[in-house]
Amino acid sequence: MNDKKFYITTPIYYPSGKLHIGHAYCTVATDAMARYKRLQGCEVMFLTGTDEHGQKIEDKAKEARVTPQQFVDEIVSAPGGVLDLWKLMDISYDRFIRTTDDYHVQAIQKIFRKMYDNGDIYKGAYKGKYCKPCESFWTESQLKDGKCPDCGREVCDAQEEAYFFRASKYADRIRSLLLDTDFLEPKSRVHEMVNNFIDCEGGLQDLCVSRTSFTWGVPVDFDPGHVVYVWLDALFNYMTALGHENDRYDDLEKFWPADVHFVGKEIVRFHAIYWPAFLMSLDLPLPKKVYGHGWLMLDGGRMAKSKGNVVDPYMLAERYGVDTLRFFLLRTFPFGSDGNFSNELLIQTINVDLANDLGNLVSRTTAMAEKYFGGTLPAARCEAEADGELIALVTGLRERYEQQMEKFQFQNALEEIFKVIQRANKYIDENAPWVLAKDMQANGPRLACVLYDLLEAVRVCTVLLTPFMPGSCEKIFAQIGAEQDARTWDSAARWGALPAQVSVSKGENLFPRIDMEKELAELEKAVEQAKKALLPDVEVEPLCDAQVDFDTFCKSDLRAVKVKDCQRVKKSDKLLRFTLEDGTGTDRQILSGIAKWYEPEQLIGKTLVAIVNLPPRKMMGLESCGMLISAVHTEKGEEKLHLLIVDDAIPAGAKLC
RNA sequence: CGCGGGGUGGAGCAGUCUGGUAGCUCAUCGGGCUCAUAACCCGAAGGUCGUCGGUUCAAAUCCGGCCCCCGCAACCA
Repeated sequence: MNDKKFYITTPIYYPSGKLHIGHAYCTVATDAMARYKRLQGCEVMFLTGTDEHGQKIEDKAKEARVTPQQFVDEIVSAPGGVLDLWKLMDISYDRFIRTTDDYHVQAIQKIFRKMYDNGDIYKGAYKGKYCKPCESFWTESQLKDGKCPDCGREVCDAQEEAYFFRASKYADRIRSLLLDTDFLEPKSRVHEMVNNFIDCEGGLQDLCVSRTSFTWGVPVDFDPGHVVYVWLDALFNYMTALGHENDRYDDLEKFWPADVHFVGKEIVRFHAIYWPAFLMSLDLPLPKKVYGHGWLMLDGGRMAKSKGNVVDPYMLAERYGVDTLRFFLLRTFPFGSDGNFSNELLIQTINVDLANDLGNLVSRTTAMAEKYFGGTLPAARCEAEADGELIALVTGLRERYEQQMEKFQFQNALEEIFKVIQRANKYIDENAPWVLAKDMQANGPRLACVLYDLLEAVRVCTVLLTPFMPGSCEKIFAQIGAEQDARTWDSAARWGALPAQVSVSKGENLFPRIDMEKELAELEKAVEQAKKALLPDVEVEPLCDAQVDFDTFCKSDLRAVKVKDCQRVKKSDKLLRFTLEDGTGTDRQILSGIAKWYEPEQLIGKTLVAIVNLPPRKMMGLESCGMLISAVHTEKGEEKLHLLIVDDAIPAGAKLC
């Protein structure tokens, strides 16, 4: 019925750390759109991926003592990584691009060279404020009190050789693209772009498109030492993933130009100004639309790792179900503007829309069909005039929904569906099936009609909900006896797609209600745990500034000791009592507060290190003569301890110096 | 005067482009129902739409001043 093509993309995310709910939001929206288009019969290409180059990744990798490639591989492919998250969230992408993929890297080199050859990329000097210790360039406006914002030290004027893209050449065409077409939406973003970057003082500036300060990027093949600026590298993913300047894929003809790029508002600038400019430079067709969606805010402010307030989509999806989370994100927030995320809102949406309205409607309808007709409706039905209102509302739903979906107004599209669901719940009250059921002889056909109408209403709503909640809709279809032909886009505008003698089965509770108070408390706990997971892996006490003179140090008599016996101290959960051989021939007793980390048995026979000339001290009524030496550190905020266990070849009493 | 977004019943939002009875969800109160996931249905209370002024027969909506909140601010993904 529809042989149209539809190409939609998410941004490629920057894997410098775990993805948060904001990334999931954008990806779920894109997925819903892709599924919607497939439902309509379009041939869809849905692309997502990761943007893996750049200084930040290089730094992070260094910090983690791995190569940049290992670092991004871990974040992308490891359990709980990007691929895993999209799998969990039921994201139906057709292709996943990583900017470190060979074909992409080579394509970028070709693209860079072409732009250099046609004169749009030229060599110049990048001037800025340079902080020597940090080895970083800053702009005037980034400085804090005229000093380096990172370390607070003095900066100096400096310049380095760099390649620039002649963005200025395209300023007029871009302005017209933004102001005179609906290339960029929502419209509110247009003025921001034009005023800030094109009609600002000095006009649209040329963009520096290479770096020499780090190496983790696509090398400029004709000028060693330079790597391609990440945005030039990243933006072209939308085309290289289709086979532009490479042989890996061959769908460029078919799918380019893209129908829409969904992007967060923070990167609208790159997509609405530089991306079309790059394409103009190469005389390539522009994407049809860039849509800048809003952010999910937390407590009225932006989510940020530095604020420690990022919300973990993995945790939420596992806790509440993937479809529930997907639904919540698109139902609650207008796609074009910012929204305030809160756990309370999440639970409320689940309870009201999914449990009370939709879940309960399916539940009561199927329950009655089973109760009154044993699960299969009779063909004989008696319609009533009053049914017309419900039927009209249902059959007109697809069009109202489509209007909103075409504008990416997911919130409104879902609103339309839920108006119908609420009307269906009301329809039950109006017709009181339980009253009809009291005289099946007289009212059987009428009752059958009421239930059939309800099933039809549910069916149409479910078809249109499929892009949002694929898994749950599958289950609803099964419960209401909808076969394939009753699940199509076509059938969503047609009344009566269910067979006359439809069989239903009341199944599991699709969307259980959540106890708000209890849940909020538990969530808080879970968030605490998640915060803990963000704590540094390993922490050690800072080195001691105060010096100790040699003579004082030498007074500490450290000796190798052998464990003859080791037992728990009764009534103490911390202490272990050691009987040690220290070379004197007399047993030495030391008490040590390490029961949390060691079982006594496992230590017997080991060779340890102890300081033996500490004054004896009583603990729990037992005398301790010395102290065993351990190494301590914290992991994820948790204290860890390791006894210094040394080579058994060392005899008892050997002095450490 | 850097740029942009926002300020609407207790909470969260829609409506503003294309002036004309202020709408939705939740919470509150009252009622109905018992098929259903203590869910569903009906009704009520609650807003001078940030503020001051202007245009108009008529302003949440158009124009101007002011106050408050948030985001962005060019080589940072």
